[in-house]
Amino acid sequence: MITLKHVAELAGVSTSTVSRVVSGKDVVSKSVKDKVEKAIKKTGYIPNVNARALANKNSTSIGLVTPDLSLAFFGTLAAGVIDAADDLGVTVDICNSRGKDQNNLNAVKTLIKRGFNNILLDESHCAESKILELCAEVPGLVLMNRFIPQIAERCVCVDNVTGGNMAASYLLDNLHNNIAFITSNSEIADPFDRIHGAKIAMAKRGIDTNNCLVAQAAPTIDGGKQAVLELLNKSDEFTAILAYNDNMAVGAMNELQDRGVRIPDEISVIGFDDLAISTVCRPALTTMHYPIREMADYAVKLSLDLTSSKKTLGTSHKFIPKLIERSSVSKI
Amino acid sequence: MITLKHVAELAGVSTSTVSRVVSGKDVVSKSVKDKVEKAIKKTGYIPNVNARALANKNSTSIGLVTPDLSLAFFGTLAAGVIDAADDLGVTVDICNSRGKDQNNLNAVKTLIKRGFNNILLDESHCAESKILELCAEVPGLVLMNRFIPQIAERCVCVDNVTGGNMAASYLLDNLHNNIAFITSNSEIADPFDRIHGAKIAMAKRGIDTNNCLVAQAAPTIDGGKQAVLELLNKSDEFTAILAYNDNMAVGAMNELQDRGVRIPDEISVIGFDDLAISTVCRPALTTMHYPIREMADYAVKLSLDLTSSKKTLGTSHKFIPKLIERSSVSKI
DNA sequence: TTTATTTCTGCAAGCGCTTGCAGAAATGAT
DNA sequence: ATCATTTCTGCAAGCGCTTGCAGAAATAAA
Repeated sequence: MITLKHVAELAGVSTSTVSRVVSGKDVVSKSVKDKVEKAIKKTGYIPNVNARALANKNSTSIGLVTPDLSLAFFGTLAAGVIDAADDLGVTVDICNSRGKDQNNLNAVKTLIKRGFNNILLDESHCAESKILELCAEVPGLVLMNRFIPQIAERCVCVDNVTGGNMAASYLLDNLHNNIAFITSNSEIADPFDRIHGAKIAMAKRGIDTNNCLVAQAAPTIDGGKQAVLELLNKSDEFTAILAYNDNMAVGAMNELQDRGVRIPDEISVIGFDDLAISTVCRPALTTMHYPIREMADYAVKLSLDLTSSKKTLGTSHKFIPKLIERSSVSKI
Repeated sequence: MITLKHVAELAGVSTSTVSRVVSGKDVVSKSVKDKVEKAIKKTGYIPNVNARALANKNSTSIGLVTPDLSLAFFGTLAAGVIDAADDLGVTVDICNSRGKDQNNLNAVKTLIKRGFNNILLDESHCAESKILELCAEVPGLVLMNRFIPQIAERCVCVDNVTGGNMAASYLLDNLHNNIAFITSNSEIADPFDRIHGAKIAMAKRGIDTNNCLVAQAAPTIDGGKQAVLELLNKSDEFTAILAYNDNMAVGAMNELQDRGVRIPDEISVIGFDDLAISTVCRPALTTMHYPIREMADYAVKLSLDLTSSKKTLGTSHKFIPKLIERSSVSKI
């Protein structure tokens, strides 16, 4: 293994000088710099990341803590994070919390102890106070897919209210005034925000939003099936379903189709996320595109920015989802 | 940050002693060990990976190099690897090669330079010689989902021939003697092996396998659509399709259904992988379960085993897929 | 009890890189 | 030519952990 020392000897300078040339953090005279660079090229020297991390008291990796990579949503998120990090020459360590609530926080603590300064956390369930604590401890902690006002500039999330609004507006524009909601029973803000946004759109068109049909269930395919059943028991008047996410939407469609309901002729369905599943199901699902890739990219940059001396990323913002028209909503 | 030194002071011993109880590599008297362990617990000490890697000249993480995490197959694989590693107290660094061929190898090289001794590589396209080179260089390199005879004991893969055989046998058992194949156009062994296995089953029952209907395309949903179209152009006699994987199977089913073909009444379809999509599509897909989780688990242990002094994992073997009956094959 | 063994613990150097500090060299001002 | 500045380079300590070596303590043998 070629070290600084080898390069230094070849160039006839001290290791400090070589270090300075390599890191570029300090001024080195042109002539010496040239000598050193020549020696580096000749030896094929590559800095040892571990030694560097040790001396710098920080890691060159960023940590990603996510509930379950085997779910398409998080897999895509992880892929985005890795790619973005890769472009910046940093690697990413991923922790899977296997869905167990407490694990996410534990994973973060472990990363902290391992010297990670940059952590991307996707955690929707735990108390805000816990997250605020972590944020205070880790300057490079970025929260994904959740918004906490006190740390707005460190949250990378989607504008759920606007997303819900856009989805409902699309339904309304296509004359589906009787919208039923299938939503997640997770105790997080997202489902409420989306419905809230939808109701704003409805109210704007003079539709009463006080007696909306709403069914809650797990945010999964099965949950979608259950929820739609609940809906069916309550009423048979709705002509459109606004689902919390693609999985629930597909579950609902499957269940309806199994019962002979034609989609979108009799009932239209709109999802949220735009995962692969939405192109696979029949009819292909019209849904709100969740800009996961862009968000992953931003999150990586944000975290790195937070721990660098010169901040470049300024204002906080929420990402706006985008409507993807496919075939699950009947059009006028 | 809590270091060995803190623990040592609290326990009233030297850092060497603490190091020894932590690593377990040397004998420490019971009484001292207890003291130290108490101190460790009290302080919540966690070894600094960078320092450790530096001193040991190796890393405590294992690296996973995989084509694209946003694909369900690899996401599941990654989740399995992370969980298995987690159980053993090691973390995993993931590199995404974004499908670009050469990237996989580059990712491996980067990991090597960073001092990784344990690398899990999923690379189906590059030349065998390149992989053999890497294997020679990195003792803890394990190859996933690909078999190379010279390094059989370092390959973790599925028995594709048997898998293909089982799938075809199931079709045959249900009186589908006219089987058409939809296969991947990737230049890897898997598609051939699966068809080969299928033909063995057919031959065993006296069916001529020389004029089998085969259509190749990308191993994706779209590829499945294209392939089934090609099949339809060539013949209308087949009553069953054996697809290379679930994605192709679903693509084929969708396309057939769009053309009014009833599945499984008119044509039966069987897939391979058992990804989430196979339960989502309609009819739910009968498929060969790919034991990704078990394989991920084994791969992690194998890699660690390869770099440890005391080998425990002996014989090499291939994992056998398992038939999952759902509703896409009509039964007798 | 003394001596030979065995077992345990601490010392100190080293893994490769970074950086505050201070001395050397170069530049400018007088 | 002399002294004050500024610029550059090297020294050496330190990041946290490991480990060969040797001395101390405990055990066994005589």
